[in-house]
Amino acid sequence: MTEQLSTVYEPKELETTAYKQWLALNAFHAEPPANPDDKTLPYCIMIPPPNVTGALHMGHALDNTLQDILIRYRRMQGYNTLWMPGTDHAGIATQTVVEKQVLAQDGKTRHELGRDELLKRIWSWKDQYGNQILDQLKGLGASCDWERTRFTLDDTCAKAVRKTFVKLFEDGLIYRGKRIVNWDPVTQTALADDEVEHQEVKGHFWHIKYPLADGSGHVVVATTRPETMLGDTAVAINPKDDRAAELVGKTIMLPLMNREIPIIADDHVKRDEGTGCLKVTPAHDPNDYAIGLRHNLEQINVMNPDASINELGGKYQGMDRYEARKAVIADLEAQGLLVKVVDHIHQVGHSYRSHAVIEPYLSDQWYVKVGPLAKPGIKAVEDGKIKFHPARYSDTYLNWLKGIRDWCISRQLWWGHRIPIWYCADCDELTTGIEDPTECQHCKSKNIEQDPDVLDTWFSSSLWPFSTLGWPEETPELKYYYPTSTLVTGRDIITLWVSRMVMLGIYNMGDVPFKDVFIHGTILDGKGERMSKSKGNGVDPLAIIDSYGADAMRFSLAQMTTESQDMRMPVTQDENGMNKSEKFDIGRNFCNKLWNASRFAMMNLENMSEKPVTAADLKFEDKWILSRLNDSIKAINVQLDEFKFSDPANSLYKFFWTELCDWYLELIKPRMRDESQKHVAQQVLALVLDGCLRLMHPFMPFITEGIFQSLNGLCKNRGIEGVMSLKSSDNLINAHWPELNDSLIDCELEQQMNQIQTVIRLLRDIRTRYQVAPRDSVNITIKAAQETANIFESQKHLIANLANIAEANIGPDVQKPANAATAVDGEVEVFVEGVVDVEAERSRLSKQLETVMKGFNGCQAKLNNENFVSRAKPEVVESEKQRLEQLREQVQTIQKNIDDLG
RNA sequence: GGGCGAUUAGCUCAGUUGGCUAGAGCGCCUGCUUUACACGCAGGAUGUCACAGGUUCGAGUCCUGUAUCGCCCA
Repeated sequence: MTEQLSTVYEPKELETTAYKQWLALNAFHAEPPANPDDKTLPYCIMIPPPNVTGALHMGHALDNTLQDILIRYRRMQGYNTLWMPGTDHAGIATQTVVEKQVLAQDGKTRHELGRDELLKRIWSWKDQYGNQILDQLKGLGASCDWERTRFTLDDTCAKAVRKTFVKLFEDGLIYRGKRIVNWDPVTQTALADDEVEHQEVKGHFWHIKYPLADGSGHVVVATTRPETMLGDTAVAINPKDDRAAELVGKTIMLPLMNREIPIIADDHVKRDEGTGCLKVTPAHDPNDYAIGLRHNLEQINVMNPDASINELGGKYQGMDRYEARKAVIADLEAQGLLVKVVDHIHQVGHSYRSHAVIEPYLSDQWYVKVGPLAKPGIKAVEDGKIKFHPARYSDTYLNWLKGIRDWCISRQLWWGHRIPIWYCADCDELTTGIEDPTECQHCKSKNIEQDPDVLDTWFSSSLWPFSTLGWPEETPELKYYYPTSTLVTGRDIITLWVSRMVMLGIYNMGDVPFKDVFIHGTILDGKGERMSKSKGNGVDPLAIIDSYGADAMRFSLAQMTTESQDMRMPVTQDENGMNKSEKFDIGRNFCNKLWNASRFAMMNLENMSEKPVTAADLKFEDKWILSRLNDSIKAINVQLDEFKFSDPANSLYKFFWTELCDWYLELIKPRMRDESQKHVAQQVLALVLDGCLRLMHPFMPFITEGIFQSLNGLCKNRGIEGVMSLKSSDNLINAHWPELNDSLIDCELEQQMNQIQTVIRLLRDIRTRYQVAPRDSVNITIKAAQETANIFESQKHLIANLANIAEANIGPDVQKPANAATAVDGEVEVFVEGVVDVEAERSRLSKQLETVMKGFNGCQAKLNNENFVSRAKPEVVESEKQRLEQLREQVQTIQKNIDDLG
């Protein structure tokens, strides 16, 4: 069967087969233990639900790859492992894209289409993209418990939303208020503070004369939004301003509107900023709103929800805000009231979904009083009940929660959880409840109507860690899996989402929603810019999977995930115009290496006997590779437990490629050709390959599963009696994680192997330099201290094999043969007979001598420095002394060899 | 304005608590159809660790400042 395997790894078929098998096994499904005595520990991750606005991009591929790595690792370790999948309805974003689509296809606005019809359209959008997203996740190998897939608008989640709203309302933590909100005039809804993105915009400061009503003069105000003057109801000045005594109490005749407004004194006005006089528009600016409250000013809202001027804006009614701005300026100028225009760069809020300029706007909205919820949320992180990785992100979280303001939760949208508040037309009271009411709770009137608005998407997302488990029902799942274990997400939603899950988790469940939060970097393009659909610099994970394979993509992503860095992914286009990135070469090459090394292994394992092997049978190189395997297991366990991804990926890469393939496989080739020696090498090879497959599986689940099953077909049980064994399993996904055997780690033996490798490299170097053909063997002499010489002597066959040596003369007192090329490493001298170019040798050895002398001189200078000897740690001084002696010896050896050249 | 991060080989990045001659992958140079792999093998070259000070016996690593870039918050 092994002959049929292609020499190049082709992922497609294998991926499809493996995923089908896992589904058939129900391997992703988790249930709480049926038996109460079952003490198996849970490990649970809630997927950050991708929003159904569109397909997934590389950022999601990264996020979910990392989650799957953790999940598969814990599953193999024997945890009862649940990865809960699902999607988010993303109110504004999704409604906006569907509205755009409706307008383009039908030429209708949402109001023309109607609420029910629009919702129908959004649901069908959701079905399409929701499914596409789930398929993408499956494509990258996600081992989610699909049976439990949730959607933030489904019935289970809706119950949690309703229960939470009613509970907060009854606890007095939800209220309705008329406030200045962040208004998005395009989607025509309020936004929360953290849904507003500030961008630098080139604007102007318009300086405008405001005449005093008594005709005694004027003041000058400056504004970046002149159209808001239509709603001015005062001019404010700092009470300490020299002009205050004279001006306060007088009135202004507001230009264009001919409205008499007072001049007031307020500390908020900064004396040295602008003109020192502030026009006050309580209905269109948050600061002015506060001033208005302090001075009982009238709030005149001059705008419609689409940011056009309304009937209170006089003759400007009907104009868009920017049209009105132009008209206002033109009229002021005509009246000689425009003093000057100054260029001004300032930060302007934009909607994070529609990107429209936010208008501070006075309206009735629902709020959550966040203070009482934030306090325990802060404590949970300060006390270490929740840990951020890397730790610095707890600052982001804490800064946000410590400065938090009340959360506006109502959205003037149709796509979302409708606010469960009914207004009574007869008594004006409010009714809420778990069930939809049919009458007013207060006056029993049937004349009630539900609030037309919906809740902020993040309201339902904040319940995700427990709504998905069936809360408010006390389900077995909820009891067993909550609090969940780990949250994996990007730093952009620490405030929007993470903080709110913590607050609502503690509020509803009395406990934190997760213990560890791993924050990964952002994927950027080659120029360091964030990938986005509008820029066209995005890389589609499916395109990557298509050309590299899912395992290659996953390994590459994990390998890029270091603690501090965002990930640059230079993008190139292939012949079909598809975005690609050479970043994934490393994963593809590694998969190919794994594939071919496994082919080699399996060719050599055919018809092998199951006769047990024991410790006494093991050769030097067998012990070495088992030692290195256990080094790797040790390192990878620690690294994964600490949420490191790049480190274990590199550990695997290094062990598999540069140790197993480059050395061990080459070392055992002669044994594999010898029937009498074959058996032990086969057993060790099968064991080590199996160990690798298990360790690699979380990173590269498909290819490892495929190879594992083929390996099962050749030898059912892998292990060395009394040394190391791996529990058999039909499928890798359910196989046991390799158990560390510390006693197999042998530092001394690894050191000996290092010396052998060094000698082989020196020999190969000489062969290359003198262009000795690979098939031509050479005679060599190795001069080394007795102890080292003994090692070389006992493992002579390994050196002979890998450097193609005929005769080797080894010892502490051996003589350099005539016409021999020389290489020196430490105290070891290697001579290759019959190939020498005296001048080349001299020049090379001199160069080496120079380098070594540099080290020697540096080392000597250090030791001659009294301060170093007296102040550095004794062990550092000691090792430096040893090093000096080694360098001295090496200098002498090289010098001697140069002298020998004559 | 406040906070965080980055700056190391041609490119993309590692570099734990300060301590041997600063590493990896890709790329580059030389050789190789060596019976697993050319998505490969063997060998090789490549650094003013952004800049300027400071602490220290010793700084890529710690401190201060400067420059450039990025992100978050107001």
